[in-house]
Amino acid sequence: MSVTPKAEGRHHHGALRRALLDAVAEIVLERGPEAVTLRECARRAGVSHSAAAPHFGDKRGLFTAFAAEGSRRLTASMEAALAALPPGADALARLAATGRGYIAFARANPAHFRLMFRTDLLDRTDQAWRAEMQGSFAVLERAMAVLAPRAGARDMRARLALAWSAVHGFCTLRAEGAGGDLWNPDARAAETAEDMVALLVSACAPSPGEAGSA
Amino acid sequence: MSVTPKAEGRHHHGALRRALLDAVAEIVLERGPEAVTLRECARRAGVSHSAAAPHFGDKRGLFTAFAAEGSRRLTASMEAALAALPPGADALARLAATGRGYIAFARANPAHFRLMFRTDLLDRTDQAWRAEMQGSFAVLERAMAVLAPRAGARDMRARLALAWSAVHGFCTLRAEGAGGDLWNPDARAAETAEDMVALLVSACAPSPGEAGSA
DNA sequence: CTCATAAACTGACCATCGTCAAGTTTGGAA
DNA sequence: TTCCAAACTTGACGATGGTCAGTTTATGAG
Repeated sequence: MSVTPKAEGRHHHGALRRALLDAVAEIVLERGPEAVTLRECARRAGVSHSAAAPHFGDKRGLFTAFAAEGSRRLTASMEAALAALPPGADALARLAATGRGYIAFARANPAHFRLMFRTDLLDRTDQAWRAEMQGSFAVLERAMAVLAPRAGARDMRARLALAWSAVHGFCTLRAEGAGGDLWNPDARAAETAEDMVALLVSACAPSPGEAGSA
Repeated sequence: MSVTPKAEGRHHHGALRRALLDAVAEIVLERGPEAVTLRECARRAGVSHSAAAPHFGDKRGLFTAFAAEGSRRLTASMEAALAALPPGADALARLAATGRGYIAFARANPAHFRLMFRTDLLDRTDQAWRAEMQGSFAVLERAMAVLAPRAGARDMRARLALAWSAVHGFCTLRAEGAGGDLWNPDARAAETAEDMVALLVSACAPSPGEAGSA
C-alpha cells in the first residue's frame, strides 16, 4: 500500500528507487519472498519492467539494496533500544536492550528481515551491503564485549553465538510462521520474547566463577 | 552427484521420486534454494521436463515433499542423539542431546534445512508434511516437558522459545553463511555449538527457586 | 530563451521457467 | 494373450529476467 506509483503522464517517476523498494516489501508481506518479481515491482510503481535496471542493475541488485536497507534499520533499532535505557544501565541491561531492539526490528520490518538473510538472493560482494551488515554485527559484538571483557575467546564466541542465535532464531521462526500457536497471538509473542530475553541475558552473564567485573 | 539418472533407452525411470529429491538437494548445495528448477531437476534425473508432475504435482509439491523428508530426518537425528545417551541420563542431558541432534541434522542436511522452513515455498495444507513437522516439534516439546514439569505455562513457553530459537538460529545463521568467520572453520563451529548448548541448557534449567525435581 | 548533454524510461527480443493437454510406452492384472 | 492404469514424453502457452537500441525528460551552460 505504501508504494507510490508514477504520476499519470509524467515520464520521470522522481522517487523510483524508493517506490521499488517499497514494492518489494509489499509483495513479501502479501505473498512471500518467492513471489517478488522485477516486473511486479515495476507494475506497482507504475513504470515499465526494465525501469529498475538503471537503479539496481538486476534483480539481485534490488534484493541486495533492500537487504542493505534492512541492515541499516536493524542497526538503528538496536541503537534506539540502547539509547532508551536509563543513564546508568549496566552491561546486562544493555545486552537485553540490544536483543529487544533486534526483535523489535524484525517485528516492525518482517519483509526486510525475511529477505536480508537469504544469502542466495544477494550479491555478497556488494560493498554497501557489506558495510551495513558489519555495522549491525558491530552492535551485537559491542553488546557482548561490554558484558564479559575478561572472558576467553572461546567462551566469548559461545556467548555471542547463543545471544545472536537465540534472538535471530526467535525472529526467524516467528517471521516464517513456524512455531505454530507458540507465539501467534501478538500479545503472547511480546510476552514470550520478553521472558526469553531475560532468560537469555542470565545465561550470558558472567558465570559465578569470574568476578562480576565492570 | 548422488542423483541417479534414468538408464539409457528405458522409458520408466524406476526411482524417479528419489532421484528428483536428490536433485533438489544437489542444486541447493551447488547454487542455493533459489536456483532449484523443476526442469533442472528433471535434467539431472535424465527425464523430460514435466516428468515430475505424476509424482509431486507441481513445484510446490516437490518442495513440500522435500521438506517433509527433512522433518523426518530431523526427528530421527534428535531421537538418535537421545538414544545414544547413557541409561540414567537426567533431564538436562536429554535436553542437551536433543539440541545436539537438531544441530547435527542441520549440519548433515544443509539443503533440507535451508528449504524446510521457507514457508512461502511449501504447501502448508499438505497432510504428510504437517504430520512430519508435528513429529519433530513433539520431540522438542518432550525435551522441555521432562525438564520443568511444574513450571507455569508462561515460563514453559519462554524456555521452549529460548531453546528452540537458539538452536534453530544457530543452524540458520550457519547454513546461510551469515556470522562470517564466527563459526566458519568446521572444528571451531563444532566447539562453539557444544559450548553454546551447554550455556543454553543451564539457562533452561529450573531456576534456583523451584526445587530441582525429577 | 535555446540548446546540448546526461539521466530516466520504453519497447522489443531471447532464453528459460512452470503448467497444461494431449500422446506414447510400460508393467501388471485378468 | 488382452487390456488398463500409471509412468513418462512431447509440444505449446503465458510469464519472467536480462539486454539493448531508441525515445523522452530534466538539467545546466550559453
